[in-house]
Amino acid sequence: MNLQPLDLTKSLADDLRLRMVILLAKHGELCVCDLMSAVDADQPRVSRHLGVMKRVDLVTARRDGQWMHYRLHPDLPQWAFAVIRSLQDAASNKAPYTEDEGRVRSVSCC
Amino acid sequence: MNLQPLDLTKSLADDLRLRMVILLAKHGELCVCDLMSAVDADQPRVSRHLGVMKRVDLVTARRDGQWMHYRLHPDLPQWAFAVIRSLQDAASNKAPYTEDEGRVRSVSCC
DNA sequence: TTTTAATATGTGAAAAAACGCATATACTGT
DNA sequence: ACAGTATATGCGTTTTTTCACATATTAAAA
Repeated sequence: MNLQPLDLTKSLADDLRLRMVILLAKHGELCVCDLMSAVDADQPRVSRHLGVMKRVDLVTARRDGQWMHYRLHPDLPQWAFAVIRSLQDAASNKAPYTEDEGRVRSVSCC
Repeated sequence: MNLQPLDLTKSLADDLRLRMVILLAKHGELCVCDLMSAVDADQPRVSRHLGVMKRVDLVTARRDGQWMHYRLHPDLPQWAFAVIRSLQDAASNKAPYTEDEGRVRSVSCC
């Protein structure tokens, strides 16, 4: 695990990625199709952004048949978890994060 | 104060800005020339990045004669302070943050 | 083995961000 | 008023990031 502070801030500096990270922080593990419907974005866009976060070890992927399940990397340093938790707090009562929340579990695809 | 989560993450997603925020978090208030020498960047570059952070109310500026003193906005929401504190933790033993620290107070210009 | 579903990636275009340099502005001291 | 210092900004260029679309990959199912 070699996530640098700037790797984390850059990963979180995109609307879609920030929203997905907040969803992953809350739900633990989600597949690409869950994320697609939650953030209302097409599949290549979601995969691409997940790839960005995977490359810096912010998230990990687990294959389950034809589905890929993503979660925050379990070995993230404390400070990284702390950053994410604080952002999660901030998002708890704000758009578009609450809207994402409403869409995520209701339409679980797998 | 209307700083959104994405405003903060975007502000922190640049090497120079992240380093300056960490310096401001530690030192409370610094003038442009202090920051210039600490991060070893020319004046227009430093001013420009400070301007980016000022526009989203991440920092405030106070004029003191010909000098401008910047600090983190005192009315930042709790979660924003928490994010910054966590990044400060992460930076405490890493390059280039420790190097910045070594250059900041030793060459105070005002 | 062909088809279908889920996900990843190559590629060129578009958009956004950062840069470098010159110049403007604001203040101080003479 | 003038010169000097600190800081901000206009502007064209370069770099970085994101996007859209097509296609590749991988696994399940028929």
